[in-house]
Amino acid sequence: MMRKWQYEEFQEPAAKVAPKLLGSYLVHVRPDTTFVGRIVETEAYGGTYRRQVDDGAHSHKGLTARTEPMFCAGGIAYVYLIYGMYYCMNIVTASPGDAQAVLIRAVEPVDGIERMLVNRKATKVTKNLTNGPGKLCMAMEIGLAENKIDLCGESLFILHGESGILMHTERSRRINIDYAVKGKYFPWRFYIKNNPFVSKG
DNA sequence: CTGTAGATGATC
DNA sequence: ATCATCTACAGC
Repeated sequence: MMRKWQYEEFQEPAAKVAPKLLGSYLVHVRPDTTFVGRIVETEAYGGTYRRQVDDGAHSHKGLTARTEPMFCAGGIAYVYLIYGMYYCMNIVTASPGDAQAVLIRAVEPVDGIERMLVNRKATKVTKNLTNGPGKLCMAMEIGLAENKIDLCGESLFILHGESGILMHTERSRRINIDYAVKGKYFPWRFYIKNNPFVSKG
């Protein structure tokens, strides 16, 4: 039986939580289908790196209606609309007021695959199914309804990966945050080396 | 295989 | 005007 991520485990800086999430499973329980994806790529947002604040995080401009979930206690989801058409899912971490979150950038499909194919208008499982933040949200039916949802509940949660599995992880700069002056250089993207579902970069 | 234009709407 | 993106389509 795999262990669920607990509230306390989300109360750390995003840059510490993000690499730990690799190999864990994102689970979304729907009335008719349960979606499961193995997390293979994450990015940390918010907080500081070598005493520089992350100017790439949504929360950097302050608390607004949109970014309010980031300022809550770790352990909830932060879902937002991007480019007018797609959704991105983050896991809020750290303590209240310390706005930090981990973006789930890619997963490997594990369960609910038939329905993922329908949602993505695909006929075969390829890396294209879930190798991007917008793609995985579309496949796993994650949208605004899941914003601020409790990740220790029964609907959307994280399961720890099997211990003892050898996993080569790497880190790099984050994708598509050229607008961030300082933050664009933070090595806050984490991924499983050679996993085909990691998005290109 | 590479690169890029356009979709599309909330945010500030 | 700006986006923590994706698809389609062009041109090798």
